[in-house]
Amino acid sequence: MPEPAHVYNPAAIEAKWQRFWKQNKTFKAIDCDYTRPKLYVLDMFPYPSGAGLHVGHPEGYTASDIWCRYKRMHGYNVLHAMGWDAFGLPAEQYAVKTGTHPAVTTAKNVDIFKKQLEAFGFSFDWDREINTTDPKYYKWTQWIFSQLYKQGLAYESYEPVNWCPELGTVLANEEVINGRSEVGNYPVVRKPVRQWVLKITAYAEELLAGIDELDWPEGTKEMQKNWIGKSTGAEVDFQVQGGKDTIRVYTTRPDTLFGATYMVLAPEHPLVAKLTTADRRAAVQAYVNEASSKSDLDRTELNKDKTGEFIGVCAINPVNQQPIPIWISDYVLISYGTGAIMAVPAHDTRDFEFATKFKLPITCIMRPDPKACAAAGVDPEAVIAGKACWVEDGEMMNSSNDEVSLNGLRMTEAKQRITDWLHAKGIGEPTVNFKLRDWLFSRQRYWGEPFPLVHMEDGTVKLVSEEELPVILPEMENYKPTEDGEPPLARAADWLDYTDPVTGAKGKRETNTMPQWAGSCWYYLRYIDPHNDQAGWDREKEKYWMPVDLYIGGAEHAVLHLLYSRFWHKVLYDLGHVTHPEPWKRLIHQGMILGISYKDQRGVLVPNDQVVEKDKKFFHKKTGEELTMLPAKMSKSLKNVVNPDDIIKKYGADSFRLYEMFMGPLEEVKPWNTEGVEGVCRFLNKVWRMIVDVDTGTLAPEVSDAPMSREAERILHQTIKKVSEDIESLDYNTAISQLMIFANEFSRMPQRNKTALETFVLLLSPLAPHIAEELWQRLGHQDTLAYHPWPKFDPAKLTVDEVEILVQINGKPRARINVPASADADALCALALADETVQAQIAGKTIVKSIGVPGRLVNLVVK
RNA sequence: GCCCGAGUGGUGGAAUGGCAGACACAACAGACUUAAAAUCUGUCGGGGGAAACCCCUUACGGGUUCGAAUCCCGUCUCGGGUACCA
Repeated sequence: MPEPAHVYNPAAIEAKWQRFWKQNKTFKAIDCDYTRPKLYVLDMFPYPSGAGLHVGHPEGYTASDIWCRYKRMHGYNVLHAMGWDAFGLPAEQYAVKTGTHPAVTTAKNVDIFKKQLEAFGFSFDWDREINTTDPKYYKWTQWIFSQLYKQGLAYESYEPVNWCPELGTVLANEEVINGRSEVGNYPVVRKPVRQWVLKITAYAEELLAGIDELDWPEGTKEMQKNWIGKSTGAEVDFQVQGGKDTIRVYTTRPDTLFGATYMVLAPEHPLVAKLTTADRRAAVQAYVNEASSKSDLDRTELNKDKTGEFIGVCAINPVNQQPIPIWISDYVLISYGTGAIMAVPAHDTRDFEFATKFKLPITCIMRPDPKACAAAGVDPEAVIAGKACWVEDGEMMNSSNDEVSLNGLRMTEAKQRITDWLHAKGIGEPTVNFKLRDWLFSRQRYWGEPFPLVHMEDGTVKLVSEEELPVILPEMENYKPTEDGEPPLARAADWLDYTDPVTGAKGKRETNTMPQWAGSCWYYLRYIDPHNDQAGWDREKEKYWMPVDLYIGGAEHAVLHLLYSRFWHKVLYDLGHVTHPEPWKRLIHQGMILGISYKDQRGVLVPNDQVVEKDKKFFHKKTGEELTMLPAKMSKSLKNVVNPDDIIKKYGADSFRLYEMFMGPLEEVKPWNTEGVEGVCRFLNKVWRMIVDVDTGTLAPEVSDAPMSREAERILHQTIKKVSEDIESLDYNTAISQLMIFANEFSRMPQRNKTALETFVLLLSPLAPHIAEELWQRLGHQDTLAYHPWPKFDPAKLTVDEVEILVQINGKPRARINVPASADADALCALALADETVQAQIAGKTIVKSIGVPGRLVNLVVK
């Protein structure tokens, strides 16, 4: 028998409705429409890589799309757009290898990405599409840089980079493995290079203060706070013994000054070379050299085992005139504080480890609180004897000189008193410090925004005028750095030469380019007014649309992108270019989608094309070893990347969307399982057959105008309630479960109320929009349902007369009884006690306590 | 190392202080079919019992509570970030 003519056919209806939405500009966002509330929903825009879209991209985009469609049905004017974060390393590396201009590669990839995204039926306003590599876009990236520059927030500095002499290029941290290049395994050195740096630290206080206002995941807020890392403490000067030099240290614990028994400098500290004695020079120099080849991360990673060298001289502890040895060690970073610390091993874990290893003296100056000590499992006597470390509060001891005594004080008062004393003596100051470092904003690469800067012949740096923007990236044939390590743009002979249009003064253009962060720092402002060539954005439109109401993107951006962008926004706010101090009100992270992978007994991951299946077990194709399945990050090398095109082709975009949302909570990491797509596809088929007669294509004969049973009404209203609440809180997985329950129930009914089915279609529409539009039309409606009012439930239809509740005895389930739904706690207990099973259970025992929870349970505590 | 997050059936998950396993996937059995696919119906955490039913079970170890997957403390494992991947 041939298949019926009118079965669910996603390919046909998805193409039909995508065409309809496009032709009718259904999702056009109207600027400054004050008749409707606005809603700005933002996705993190993708880097259009050559590999095309993977299944991770559509997850966040589907989530935001559902939210947009749902809110349109509530009367919102929604701004939802897409664009391309298209500067970046891969296109440049490809250019170096093949000579293909990155712009060509990028255009091709954008094309592929756009076609792929369109197949999902996302309700983007495609008229607002943007591309960070478009000179019409990066003109304004350069313009924003100019504003920062004019504020004195950009400066030149020599900063260390990963320089690979063999490859003649600067490498990203991830391209360096154990001090060697990932490609070719050549040695990599840390070499200072002239860079542009943005003074994000000037905004540290504001960036920190703003976090509290945000409706963001708490963990992300926490990470940003820790990244900014504000601490209060003091800077203290130590004299070098027998010399004129002073070493300034930063400490958060000035109260422990009397316990400082040695001092540590970062290996890069400027005084190291000067102070080191002749007999220690060789060892110290070797240590400095070794440290210089490691990144900060490498250093701290190896920090379990502390290393260091004594430089041969001592400093004088200013509170007690004790000489204390000066060491250098990796665990002190030059980039934080003053690059030097006083070490108090009795009250700092790192110092304690170091002192123990190198047998340095440990002096306890604080008696721990016995209670806190016991809770932490630390022996107070061991702390006092210098055999254990105590970092919490306590009572100061051994801390006095002729002028000041901290003995008997608590940490807070002790900090205050010693800081006052240091200040009075002129050897210390209360200091606020931030972990946050200024932002290294230049790259020695071709494929990025050129800086609007010129190095003039007289040695000054000139910011090119606004009229001269954009500074266009020149065409080139060679994308490699020059032989002497200059950025690729140093090869752009004609482009380099600059003549001031007014004065005729000559200079050379800046050859560094901006990092990829630049374009993504402000793209949400460009969607507001993407075609404006007079300004980055129109003031009134900005005022109308901003701030972004909901921003969805990966947790991997929790600190860097989200912090850099907030920084730019705050500068723009201070200059009056934007009207809100924060760009994004609410933020949600979608969890990563993992692929299926396999590992052997040693735990080594095996590429999927090396795996064969036999009777639900997996074996290595070559060795025959049995493998275990596990979820792992999708990657080309593991051959476990799932291509969305294949899934859409087989099941349709609605099934794809539904599956990704049904997998689990939006924010969780979830493994992809293609079999799961079949489940939701089956559900959509069932929905189709519930409404459409697959032989004729008209409505199914069961669809009727007859009134619903009370039970059918209850299911309908429960579904409206659950789906509305769950979409509102972005719990899409449970909203879908409820829709499945509705379809299971209604499909079984010989009479299916048409109004109930229409309501169901509306509820389904944000999640699976194509099939919903099609069914809506077949149910007799002319227009799109995209702006149809969202259904409301009637609480009266949800009630039941009787509920079954649990009776527990001493917390164990013992009986189930039916009670009126309205019964209160006392009535419940009375009903429970009247039950035969319960009476048998409590016979001969005394009721100590009875707890009744209406609609839930009764718990009887008996003896 | 440091910061952040997560651990529940064979699998994805539900339940965020009140009957653990909703809704699905996979598996098994049955109906329909010449047969298969599709569809429909049923079973489906582990152990014990003929059965009524009982015991155990939310990574591990403690604690708070009448009651804990849920709250607190500790441990382990996995994932994200760590400033030039984006």
